[in-house]
Amino acid sequence: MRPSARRERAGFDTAAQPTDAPERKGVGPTPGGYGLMSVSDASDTPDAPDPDGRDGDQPTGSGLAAEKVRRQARVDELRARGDQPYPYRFDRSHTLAEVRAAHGDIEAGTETDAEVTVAGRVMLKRDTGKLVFATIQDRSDRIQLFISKAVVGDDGFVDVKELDIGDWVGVHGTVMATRAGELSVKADRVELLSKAIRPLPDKWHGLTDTDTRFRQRYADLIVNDEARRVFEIRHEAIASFRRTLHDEGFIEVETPVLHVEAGGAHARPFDTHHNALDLPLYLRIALELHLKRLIVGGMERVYEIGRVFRNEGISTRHNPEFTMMELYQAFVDWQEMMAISERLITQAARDAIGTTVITVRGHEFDLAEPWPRISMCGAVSAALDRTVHPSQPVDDVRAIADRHGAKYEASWGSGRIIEALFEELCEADIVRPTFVTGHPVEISPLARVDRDDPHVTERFEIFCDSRELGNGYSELNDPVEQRARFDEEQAAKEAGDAERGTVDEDYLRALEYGMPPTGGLGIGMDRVAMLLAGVDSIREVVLFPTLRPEQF
RNA sequence: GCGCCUCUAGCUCAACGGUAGAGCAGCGGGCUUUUAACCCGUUGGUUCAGGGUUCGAAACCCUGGGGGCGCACCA
Repeated sequence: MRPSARRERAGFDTAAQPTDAPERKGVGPTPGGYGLMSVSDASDTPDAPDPDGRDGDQPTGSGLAAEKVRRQARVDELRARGDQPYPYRFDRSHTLAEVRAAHGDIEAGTETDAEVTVAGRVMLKRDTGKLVFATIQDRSDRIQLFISKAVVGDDGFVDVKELDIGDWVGVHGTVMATRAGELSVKADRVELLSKAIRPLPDKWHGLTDTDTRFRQRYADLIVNDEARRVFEIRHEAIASFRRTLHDEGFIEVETPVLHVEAGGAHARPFDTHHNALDLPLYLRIALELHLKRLIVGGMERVYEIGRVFRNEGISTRHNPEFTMMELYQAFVDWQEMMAISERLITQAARDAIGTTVITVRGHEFDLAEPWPRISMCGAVSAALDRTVHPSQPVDDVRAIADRHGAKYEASWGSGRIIEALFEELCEADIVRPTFVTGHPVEISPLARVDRDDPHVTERFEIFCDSRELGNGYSELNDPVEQRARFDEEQAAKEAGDAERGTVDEDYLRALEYGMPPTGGLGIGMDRVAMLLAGVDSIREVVLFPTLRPEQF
């Protein structure tokens, strides 16, 4: 299944992009450009008469409004003569990739007896008089239609001429290759499957305006090959995670999105409310605490891939809702969590992009090689050329932070300031996937204390390209110590730190039943997709990123 | 929230402060092997909005809006 998806894509690329125009390479942020959004508000209203009558008042002319009127008139014309411009179904025999796979090697200028029934959207149309070439696109590929007046008949040919770019068509015909060698379907019947009332963006340049691309993702997906490629990679990566976890004996579960306490991470939650219960609720900011309850319940290996919500800033790395994978495994510690992190992401790369060799900021590396491990305190100490450790008095650590431009707040202890120093001094330099280990206890309320150093935890974060990809640790399973950690969180929250946690009594009760030694891991799937697709903005891997609402 | 950049036809982009243009799409015509087909003709604009400077503003200034990037935030 997966390998064939890759081949389809390869076939697609050669068919659709004989040349690689530079404009098409960058799906990434494109400077300049402005979309149709606010320019054409009036005519942009979906269907129906416009409030200000622009659509209806200008049936001649040739703006967007007139174009829609013209195409709608075609719909009416078809209905008037008894044809269905929006038929209910169409049974195809082959996807376009299947046609190419079966017949891609036929010689130029030859025709076959192979009958196929295919369907797709008209992307290009070349009318040479009594012969029309149209390029149609389905999910798998593009292929050329060879439509001769002599074959489809006079009436059928008129309908072909009336086709607009953007229309969906179903085609029956035989497979051939033109004199130029282009694999084609020689149509003997062309059926309209859905009339497009709105014209497609530029057939060559596609859509580049990021605003329009994200708001009208459907249009982006139609015309930008790169957008489709990215979401295929995302899909393959997530599917790969599920396969790996299934093969390793993990059970996929679903836990509540609506939480009474927003725990498991430090982040501001979205507030909501349940009417019947008259209950304030939060959208979850992490999956952690429910999944660990299931470990208490004896499920041993569980994972969830789900949406979490954080009411914080939006950036190239942050979307308010994003997809997290968290897994918990009984009887193992953080070392196994690092090992499975490497396995999951390396396999995802194989499945999604067919290689484990990745280039980030000009550096090429192989995900299959062991990922470097650096301790947080060690990295900061190395950067400063002096030892820094959470056991040091907070005044000393503050002085260091002051000298090196790391910002902190009065309530922070040495551990949290060291983290700020790490972010300030070290984070930007991490290119290849790296385990940053040994986070101070202060910033790790759910992680177990390091067996060799009581000031830090058995915790790691995965960094790559200066972005955090994941986070894992040996899970704290001592209910008494967990309560003490929660108490500290609560105290910090009451002291004014809105992102700190509260005491989750039910979770503590669960721990009191006994949680086995457990390793836990969370990985941001959006960022994995970014890494594998090689894009710089999370909006490129989220189909419908959060934006201010458009004014219609 | 702050700073910088940006917004021109359906799409992609031009226009020293001096008549708002091109390509594509559309429309009319021609063409039975095209490849972003081609050739001839042609329609289409509240230059994001509002204000100001100027004889004259798409351009300069101010305010507002959308978007992008960076910072802050994001353990």
